[in-house]
Amino acid sequence: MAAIITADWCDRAATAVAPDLIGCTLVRQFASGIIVRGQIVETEAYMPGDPACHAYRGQTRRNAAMFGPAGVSYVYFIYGMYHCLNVVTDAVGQGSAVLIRSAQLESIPPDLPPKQASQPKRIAAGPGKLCRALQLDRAYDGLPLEPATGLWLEHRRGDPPELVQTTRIGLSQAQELPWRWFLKGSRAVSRGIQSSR
DNA sequence: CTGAGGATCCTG
DNA sequence: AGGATCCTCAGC
Repeated sequence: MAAIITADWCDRAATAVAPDLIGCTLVRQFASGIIVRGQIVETEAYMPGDPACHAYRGQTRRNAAMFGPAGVSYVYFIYGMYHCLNVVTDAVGQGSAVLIRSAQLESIPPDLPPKQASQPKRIAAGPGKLCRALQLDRAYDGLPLEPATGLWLEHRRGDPPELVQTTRIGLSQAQELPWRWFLKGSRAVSRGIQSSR
């Protein structure tokens, strides 16, 4: 069984954590006890001073977790429909996090919406789809990433994977910053194998 | 209290 | 290309 990722490992700049998280495992234990694992294949970094970062205009109720200690979840609600999962990074007071955009699940999670049955590899291909598949909502905002909360991370084993670094997706500001990483050749990346928008 | 916008996703 | 859908925050 792989080693669990600790808070101090996340206590670095988001741009350092984001590529290191590729190939690591996101683990979700549902209330029923069922455990689903997924290999993280796509991440984005959001930094202090970054206009696209939710923390850019200071702390609010919504983004409070980003200013807290590293190794905690930040889950937000977007477009009236989707939730997105982040790992909070860096020191207390630094509003920064890594968005988990896609994971390749090792098993089919329970209670999937009927529509999502098609491609197993793509069940969590995209930040909104990932949270829907793993049943994560704002109740999971601000929780330490550890087994007791039903959501945690495990280190990868073996050699570092081959990464592609490119620009982030879906932004109206700071679109030029190359702070998105994905696993080279992965078919579980959001929007197929696209690079940017 | 009001309104504008958003780190998405699916359909046509 | 456009629509669904609603929370959040800034502004009045």
